[in-house]
Amino acid sequence: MVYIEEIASRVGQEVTVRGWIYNKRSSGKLQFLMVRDGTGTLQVVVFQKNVSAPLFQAVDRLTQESSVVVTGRVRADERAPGGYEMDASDVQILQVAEPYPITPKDHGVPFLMEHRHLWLRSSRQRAILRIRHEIIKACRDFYDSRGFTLVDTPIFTPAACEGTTTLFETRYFDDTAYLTQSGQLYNEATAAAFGKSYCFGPTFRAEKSKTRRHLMEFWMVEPEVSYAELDDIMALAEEFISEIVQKVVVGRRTELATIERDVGRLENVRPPFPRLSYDEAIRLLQEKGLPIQWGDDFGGDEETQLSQQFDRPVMVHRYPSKLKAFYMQPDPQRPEVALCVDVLAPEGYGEIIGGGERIHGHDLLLNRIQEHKLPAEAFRWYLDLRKYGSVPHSGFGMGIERVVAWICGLEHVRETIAFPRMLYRIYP
RNA sequence: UCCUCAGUAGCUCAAUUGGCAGAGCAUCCGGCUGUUAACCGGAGGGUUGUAGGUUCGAGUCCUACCUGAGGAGCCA
Repeated sequence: MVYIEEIASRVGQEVTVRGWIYNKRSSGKLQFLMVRDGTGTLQVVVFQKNVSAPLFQAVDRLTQESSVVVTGRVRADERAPGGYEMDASDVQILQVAEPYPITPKDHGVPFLMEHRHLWLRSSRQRAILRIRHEIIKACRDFYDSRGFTLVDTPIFTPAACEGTTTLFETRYFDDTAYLTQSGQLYNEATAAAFGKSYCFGPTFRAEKSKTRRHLMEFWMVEPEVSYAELDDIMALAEEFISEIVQKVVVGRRTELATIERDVGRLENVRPPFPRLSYDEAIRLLQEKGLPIQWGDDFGGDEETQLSQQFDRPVMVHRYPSKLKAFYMQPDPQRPEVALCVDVLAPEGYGEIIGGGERIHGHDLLLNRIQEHKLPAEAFRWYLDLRKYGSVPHSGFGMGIERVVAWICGLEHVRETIAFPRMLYRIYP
């Protein structure tokens, strides 16, 4: 029993491969089965003279995605896709598949999304999800090797973390609970316990956003570092993104080739990243002729314009406080701006990281909670963190799906996760 | 919530000025001893998203609704 990925080392041997029929071609007394097993694709040649007549008939009736166990001798052959093929001596048929909806021809997005559970079998979707896996592994390795402790935060939460955003509401026995939109507040508690911590899990936003960058359920990795200030966290973000990209470029070259990603553009992604203050960004956009004023937030056009000025991610820091969450530390030099940073991915992929320094003074934080009309009782524990050995601390969150979309060069984040939850689509 | 666009065979799409509902792929049957999204011949497959309206006649024009896609706002 072997996997197709190791077939090159089995030339001359008789082996058995288990998989599914990806495609089939025949020429009279000769049939070519393209067998896929998840690790690769292998051309299996069935000669009429090498198998029994009933078996040859049965093989002739195999449909796309039928499950088979094939046994035969492995041979190198230039005519075979991939350079190797198997001369079948036996084909065991587990199931003849019903007519498969996804044919080797073109399909539209709505149809493919309706069959997402089957679409995952295509080589393109498998390549993307393998890259996603590599990215997630790189995130874990990055923090694990730097002394961070993974401390996951709850999915059921008692109240809004940031008030402004729409939350998914759910019953929690006799109470109301909300699905988390960020682990950050809890991370601040764990960072005070561990010094450096991170969480990695799903987050939920009930916003009626219907664009190529939005999912209702997405995964976020969020590091939090005690005693870190804005510059520290910007350096961390820069190193973090660079390492992820380089690990994919080195470790997933085959998959990047499958999806025809321009790897050259990824190889540029190394420190230092350009740093731009919000003030400088506004000036740059105004020079480009965009009608934006100091105090406005960036929309899609602005983010695209900014990111297209650079060949690597750009870090925009010190936004006006009123554009940012209540917990952002004001800049002591200019209290109207916050010590925060957004990282915009190149090629128009938009914001992939948002973060900054958190307010560590108790009274200022209490004022902000009141100004934002947040339920103070729900934040009692959060204020406690400012009573018992409060220190400056910073962190950020990175949206995995947007990073996957950027690294893979995809049109839409829906292909970056196996089963995307989108506005008006929760099937399959 | 708002704006734009699109719904015709299982899928991808045609159908001229409003005048017979079509093709390729998939499926089924037949042919081919090296196929490369194989090819060749044949067959089955339709409430043209739904409901109204205009007209001698509507896939085509009008109205409403449904579904989907792209975008805005908001966000990672």
